[in-house]
Amino acid sequence: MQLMSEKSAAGGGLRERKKRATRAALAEAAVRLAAEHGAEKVTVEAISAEAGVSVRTFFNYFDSRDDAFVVVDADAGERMRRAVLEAPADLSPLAALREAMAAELAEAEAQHELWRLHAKVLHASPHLLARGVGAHMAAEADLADALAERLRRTGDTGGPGSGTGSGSVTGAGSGLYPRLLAAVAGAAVRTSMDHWSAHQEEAAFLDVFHEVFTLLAAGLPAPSA
Amino acid sequence: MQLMSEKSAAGGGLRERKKRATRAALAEAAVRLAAEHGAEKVTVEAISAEAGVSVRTFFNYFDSRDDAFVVVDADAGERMRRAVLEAPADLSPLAALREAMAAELAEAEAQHELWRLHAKVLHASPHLLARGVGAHMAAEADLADALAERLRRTGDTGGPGSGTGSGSVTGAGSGLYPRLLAAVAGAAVRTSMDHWSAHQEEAAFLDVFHEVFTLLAAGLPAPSA
DNA sequence: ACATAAGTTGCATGGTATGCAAAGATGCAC
DNA sequence: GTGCATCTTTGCATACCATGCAACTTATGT
Repeated sequence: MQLMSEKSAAGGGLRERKKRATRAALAEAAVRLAAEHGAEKVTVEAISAEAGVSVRTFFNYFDSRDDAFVVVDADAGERMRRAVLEAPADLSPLAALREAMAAELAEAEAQHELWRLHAKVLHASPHLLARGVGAHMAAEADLADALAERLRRTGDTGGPGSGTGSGSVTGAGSGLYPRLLAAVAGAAVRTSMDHWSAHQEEAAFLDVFHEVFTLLAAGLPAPSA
Repeated sequence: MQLMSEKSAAGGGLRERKKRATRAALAEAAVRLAAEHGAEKVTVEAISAEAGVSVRTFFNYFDSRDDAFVVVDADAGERMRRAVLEAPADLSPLAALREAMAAELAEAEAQHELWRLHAKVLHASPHLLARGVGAHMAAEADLADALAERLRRTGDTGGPGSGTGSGSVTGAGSGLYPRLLAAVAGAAVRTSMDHWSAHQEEAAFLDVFHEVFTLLAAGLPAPSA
């Protein structure tokens, strides 16, 4: 029971494998069809046919048609959560988050082609892009919990107002700091991807990513002052 | 139905006023019905009936049913844009953004009751919350443009690598910095609202808001290290 | 008052989404 | 491998969402 929890790879039962395959097939069919004909022109019927299942089954896997375009990897959140918890203790919270996200992005690069198609589809229709952003929020909430846990382990809980030098209204234990961290890091990743996909030939993604987190750690200073 | 709001610069023509009134009536009906019966249980027919128009007219104002719950104030973005451009030159970009958003939030507090109902509705169903977040992205893009304009006026465009101390891959003029700023500030506002609505009795919203931006300006330091 | 532009409405149509019950796979014990 | 319990798939019925179109009603300018 302890060894079978390989991340997303072949799980134990045949049922689970089939379910994962079906879900993946539906998501992939959705993205490919959308990339070719435009997301608005792709019906649930077409997606289902391409994946070889019935329309009804599609809705057993996704709550709405748009979800098929948006949901990429369901357990990416769990991996990042672990990465944050297992990160070296001498990393700052922001740095731990950065490393976790960088690892996840590298993972996404594994399915190079699908990732690009996916980005193309989302970018093509703002409606879906918005939905995608929203989808990240659940993951951010999980990450915030993981960060809170990490803070509880690494340092003390401190008194309210202990560290920042300015009066802390809520105290670190109340959850504001981890949530802010997760939300801001998410925004940073989205900005990086956005900027990179717009200037793809000028800079490597990792360079943009690094610069963004450097700006964050410096407190977003005015560039020329 | 004949509520004529005087805030949004009551436009000259009768037509425009009627349109605004109808849109406001639809949005308000949607939020009130959703607050009472749950968003999922509110049909377009019910909203339209409450606002005194036909179902078909509803779809002349909103592209989808969910939009009626999400869209708050269409020209809030324009106001923030102006606020950023007209902010005192000695404010840091982050501070200018903070002031613009604070002013907008104060504006939202004007319709106290509706604002709370709105927050309640969005918070009750994650689906809408995600959509709401996505809706903010368009505004963020506009804000990023305004910030870029402000930076162009205030300072020089600088050479790449001029200000931050670390190599700037893209240069300030390429748009990464303003976009990051807008995205992060948006995330900060959302986090503030979230935290405040969860701990409403512990701290005033403005205190949370202030603390969040202080943390940002300090580079999100680890609270106890 | 008249012509024009703009907004509203009903109807028809097709896609989206859910509940339900029957049929088909799978897992497990024997 | 037989049989039973569980989960999954599927078709059908139903309701709601969303858009195009044409007819009708209401402002606006002269």
